[in-house]
Amino acid sequence: MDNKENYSNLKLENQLCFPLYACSKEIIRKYKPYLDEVDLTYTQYIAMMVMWEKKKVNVKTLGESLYLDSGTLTPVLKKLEAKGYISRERSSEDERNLVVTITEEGEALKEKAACIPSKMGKCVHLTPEESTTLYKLLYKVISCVRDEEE
Amino acid sequence: MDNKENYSNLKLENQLCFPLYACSKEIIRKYKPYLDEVDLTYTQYIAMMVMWEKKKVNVKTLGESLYLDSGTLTPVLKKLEAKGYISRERSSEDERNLVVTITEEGEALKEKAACIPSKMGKCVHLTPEESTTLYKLLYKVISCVRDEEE
DNA sequence: ATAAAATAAATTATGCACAATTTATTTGTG
DNA sequence: CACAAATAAATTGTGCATAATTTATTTTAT
Repeated sequence: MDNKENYSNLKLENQLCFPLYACSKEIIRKYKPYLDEVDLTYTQYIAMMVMWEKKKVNVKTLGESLYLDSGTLTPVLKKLEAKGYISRERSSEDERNLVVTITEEGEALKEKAACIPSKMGKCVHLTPEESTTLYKLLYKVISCVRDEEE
Repeated sequence: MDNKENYSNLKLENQLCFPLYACSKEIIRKYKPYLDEVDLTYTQYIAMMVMWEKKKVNVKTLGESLYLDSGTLTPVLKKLEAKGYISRERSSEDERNLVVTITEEGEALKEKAACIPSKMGKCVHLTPEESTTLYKLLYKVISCVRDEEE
């Protein structure tokens, strides 16, 4: 019954990749109204999350935290700089490194953004156990996919 | 200890959105070499999955299946048409609808793509139970996020 | 000491993704 | 019937995301 002519493994509904892709997009779309209030895109928001935590970080480290390369980060960081939330300057010890530092305005934005996670949490009706399970499975998949690289 | 000055809910590691976003991207990146072999991008691939199943579908229905709008689909479908895998023509009953139909070449591509899901499955080391759990949780989140719209 | 290799960002080119607008067609109501 | 409202794609503009290349700097191995 599950013969070669069936191709059931090529059906969208039998994929894990598709709900991952769709879920990620829908969640980000759900964030949009809240992020609009603080004038950030989703990518700018997760970059600011790292800045709120680390205060000062170079582009390479930031990219490793966010799984993004300089091709994506350079324009994002230039926009955050233009908005006054970060400063960008080359490291004096190693001129290859660009050091990103949070500004006072960037720190102030944190207070405006603090309500966003709980607002989003109310949209996603998972029990704490389900959230934990999902979280762990996602990181398991991420580590599977990345570990095989090296 | 979990006071307002802590802001732990704004840490990247405490978000569900971030592993969703990262996992989706990493999985799609992992698909790339396999999709390169059949000369499809990820978006073209999931569009073809619907075509392999439905044979004939209009853009609106395709968009509802993939959670994508015509702004994304129009250029993707034009590329698939240029590659000879689908044809695009207005419906004679209702000229507003554009009907997408799979071609013989599109059907033939299915055989070349049939090996991709199992190759990807070998990259992601989840047990069948874990896969099922992840699948259900993802669709639960998707339905949560979408249900509140209407 | 110096040339080659390695490293870090930036740049370039391609392809989505999405919101907002436009165009074309159809439907519903007075 | 006529015209406003609704519907479906296409178009336009902005912002990632990634691969490949380039530029600048530092390190390593002669």
